[in-house]
Amino acid sequence: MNLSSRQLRAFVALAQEKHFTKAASRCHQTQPAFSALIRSLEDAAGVRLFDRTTRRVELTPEGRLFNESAQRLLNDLDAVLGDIQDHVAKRKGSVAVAALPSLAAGWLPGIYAQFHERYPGVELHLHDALLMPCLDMVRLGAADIAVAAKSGDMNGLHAEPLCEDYFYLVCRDDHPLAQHETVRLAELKGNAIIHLGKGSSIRQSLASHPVLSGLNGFLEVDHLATVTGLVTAGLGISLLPSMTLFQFKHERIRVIPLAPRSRIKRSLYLIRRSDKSLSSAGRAFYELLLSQRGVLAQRNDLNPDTGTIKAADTFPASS
Amino acid sequence: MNLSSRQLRAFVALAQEKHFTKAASRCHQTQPAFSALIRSLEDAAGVRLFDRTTRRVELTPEGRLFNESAQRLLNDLDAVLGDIQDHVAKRKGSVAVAALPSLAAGWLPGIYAQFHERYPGVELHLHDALLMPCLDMVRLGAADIAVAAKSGDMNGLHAEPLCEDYFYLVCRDDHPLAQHETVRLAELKGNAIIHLGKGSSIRQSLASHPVLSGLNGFLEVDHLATVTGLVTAGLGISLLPSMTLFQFKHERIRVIPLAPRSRIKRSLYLIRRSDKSLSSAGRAFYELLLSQRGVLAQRNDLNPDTGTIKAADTFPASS
DNA sequence: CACACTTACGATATTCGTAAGGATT
DNA sequence: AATCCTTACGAATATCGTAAGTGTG
Repeated sequence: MNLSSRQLRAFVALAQEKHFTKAASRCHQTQPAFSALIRSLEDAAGVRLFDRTTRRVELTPEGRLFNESAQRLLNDLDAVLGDIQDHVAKRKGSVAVAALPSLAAGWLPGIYAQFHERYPGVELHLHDALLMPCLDMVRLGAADIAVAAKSGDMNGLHAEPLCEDYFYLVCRDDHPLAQHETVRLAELKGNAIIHLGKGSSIRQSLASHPVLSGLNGFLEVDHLATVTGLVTAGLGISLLPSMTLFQFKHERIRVIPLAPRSRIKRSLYLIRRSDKSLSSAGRAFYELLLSQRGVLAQRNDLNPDTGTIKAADTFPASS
Repeated sequence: MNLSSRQLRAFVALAQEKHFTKAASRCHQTQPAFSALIRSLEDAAGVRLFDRTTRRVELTPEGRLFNESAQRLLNDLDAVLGDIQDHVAKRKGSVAVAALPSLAAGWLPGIYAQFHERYPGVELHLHDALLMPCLDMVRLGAADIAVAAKSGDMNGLHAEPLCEDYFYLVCRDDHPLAQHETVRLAELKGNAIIHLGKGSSIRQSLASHPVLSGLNGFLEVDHLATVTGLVTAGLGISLLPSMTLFQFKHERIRVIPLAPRSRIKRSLYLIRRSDKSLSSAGRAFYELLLSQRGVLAQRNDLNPDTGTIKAADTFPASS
């Protein structure tokens, strides 16, 4: 047995109007078609739902019974469908993003603001986590999207290249290298390097460079803010990707590009599950991030003409 | 926008099976037809509800959203339709009958028992009321059916003849007429007649007979049981229709048919509103009553061969 | 290569709108 | 005579099942 929402709507219209012609036009149908629709409903129900003489249309007892529920059924259906439409139109929904701490603090907030202005009804959940937790959250469904680097095991994940994040030397203004326009890795020998923890994707990007493994690395911290403090205090230098440099806006800190031959970079990706599609809101966020790809590429490219780069130049907090 | 229950059922089946071919066969369809059905649902919703590779079928985020409600919507629909089917099949429902007190007490209870045995799920409401209230209850919708006589104003009512109810003389065994086989109205002259109230249909049937208006009628009571008492006490005689005679099973009371030329009767009808149809249960009750028409006609016909009728012979209480 | 969903396509069933019919006031 | 629901009927639409196509493990 089948029953369509149009039949329900026709029933409700007729129960209210008590007039085939009026109810038919309310349903944008001709009266005979409408009449047939009501009859098909009655056939499906197995009872006459309306008593009709040419002068009066009235509900039968069974019709009254049906009438008590029909409106509610229709409202329920409309509510469910409306809810889905809201999600499709991104008036509702939620997106959970997992991002590396460096991105979660500096670059993403601006994107979030943009997204929230465009889709104020969509809830945003931002998790800042190290690389592996980021990927695991996506795998487990705790996050829809990750903005992170790749790890060895990318099983079940789809990684869309987002940008290349080039590393810079960060040192205090009284450091011997502070006045250089560019710096070669070899010149760093003998300096105390301040490292992030081994779970950090920044650290992992550096680890792959054999040249650096020989450097003194007795300082290892978890947060970029600490690196800022340590560098300002003159305790060492650090190598950090451009997207973290917003943290180093300090008058005594200098940010210096690496020489072309010495360039280090980390690749950042938009990561999602390969077997599950994103929600409408998730897809919108994903595409908003992707649309930033060009902007990011331009910002992060090393420009040989730039000379010494001040932190403020790279990523103004007011995006 | 339209949406059919079959689409809902297909969605639920696929969400559970996660397999087009299996879900299709569960819906008694071929797989391509089922596939098209799902697609039509997705088109209606405006979103893809399932992620399908050739190897896996999974709900999309919007599909999961829909899934939370689809089963409920379907259950609601089935409940409503099932309820109507129950009413059509007379497993549920209610019938309100208004009947003249004489019928409500004597004849109807047996009919009620029959109906209740046949349709135990249907509630029965019996109102005993005088003629006019009976008709008004039907007019107002407080009763579906009335078993009563006609009144002057039968507007908006349909009256189906049910039976003719012939009057009998009721007197005590020591009354001069007690030994007669039949009685002529003229023979009643000079006797004290015990009347029912003016609202009674019995009284109204008698009132139309000019012969009786000359009789002494100083005793007027409301209930038949009182008539029984008065007659037994030797305070008078009464004229009552056969369907009330079950009340006069007393060793000292005699029930005597009226002579053919003196016959008085009241006509009883099944009465319903002419502009509203009966519910399934109501119709069933109506037809059960109609089916009694033959039986009643036989019972109530005056049989000239019967001679003096004892009350016990006419309507045994144990029906 | 076997399984599983989609596409293609002709046949069937439904639904629609126009026009005529019938009933009621 | 006017109103209003039903019936009749040809046209448009939708749905179905069979068969071929495509993609994945």
